[in-house]
Amino acid sequence: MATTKPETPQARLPQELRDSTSFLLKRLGHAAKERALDVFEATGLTPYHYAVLLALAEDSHETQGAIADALGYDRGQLVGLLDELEERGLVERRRDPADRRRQLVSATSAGQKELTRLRALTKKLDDELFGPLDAEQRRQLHELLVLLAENHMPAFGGQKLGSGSN
Amino acid sequence: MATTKPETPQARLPQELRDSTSFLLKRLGHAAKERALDVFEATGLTPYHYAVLLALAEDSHETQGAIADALGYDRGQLVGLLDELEERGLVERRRDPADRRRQLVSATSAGQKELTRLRALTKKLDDELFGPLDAEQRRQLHELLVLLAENHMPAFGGQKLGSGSN
DNA sequence: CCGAATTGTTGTGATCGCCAATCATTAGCA
DNA sequence: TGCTAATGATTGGCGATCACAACAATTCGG
Repeated sequence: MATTKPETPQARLPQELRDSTSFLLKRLGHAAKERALDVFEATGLTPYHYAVLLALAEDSHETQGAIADALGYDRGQLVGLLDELEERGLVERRRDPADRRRQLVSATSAGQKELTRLRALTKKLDDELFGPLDAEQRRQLHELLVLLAENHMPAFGGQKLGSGSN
Repeated sequence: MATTKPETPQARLPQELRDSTSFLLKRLGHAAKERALDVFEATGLTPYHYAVLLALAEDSHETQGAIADALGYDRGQLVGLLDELEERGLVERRRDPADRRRQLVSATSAGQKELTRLRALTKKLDDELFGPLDAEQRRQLHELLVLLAENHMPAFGGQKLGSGSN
């Protein structure tokens, strides 16, 4: 039929890019992040708040510095996050009596309740994201990413690397 | 001097986060992107320029809209990228005589030469990033990411999902 | 021939991460 | 005890990134 179809061929990604694993990793990571931000928006929180609540759930009464280091956040950035969480009554800050420079942060019961809600939300997001994969494939992917994380993510488990931003 | 810190043992990522595949995907994607930007900096270009040159290498004389759609870039964003590429003599823009609204973009010979340099750079980056994986694992990872891309990246597989923008 | 749609361009605003400066507090040391 | 340095939290600003809206030029349809 159409001997000439000059337009709207496809908007197809260059083959070399779809053959690039790193490109896919970057794009998919970004897409996942965007999607998460989108979905979290309805809660008035962000995945960053979620991570903070998670950190507190596992190791309560952490100092802000410890939380920031554990999550790889900037300390200044964390202040704002905690402000917002505190405003909503999800966390509490109180001065460490032993060292009054420090603030001991802990999740309130409301914060723990909120955390379970965010967990459910995250689970839905994951199911959507990894829907195309079966259980075995998901396990494989996780395993592979862990290998990369151990070598490239300072805060993960293994040693570090050239670190990052000078 | 330093009496050493009895603490700071951790700064350890919450277990729940390291168990989260989506978290790893997001973090690693971001790290890869940052690293790529860092390394590309020495060339005066960015991975975005690289992608544009790649698109031109596979399908020359594309219109700006076609390039933007193929790469998933904003058209306004592409204008700046092409300006910079043109300044360096790596691409050329000329009006389509058949439709003078359009600009036909093509890579110059200098652009093609630069592209081979950027390819080598990218290869080094990939080797660094995926160094922890053997060939079989890399293949696996790529395969899994392709599955995800087909379902979540509009410009990838072709099937599914409206492009979104008009 | 006039209005709608398309193409490229420009400008703006929101967001994010990073880094420096500041303040309160503690620790080190003579 | 006092003085100085280091640490933790907080604030603010800077720069990069990116999406979106407004705009001009051109083409297309009736």
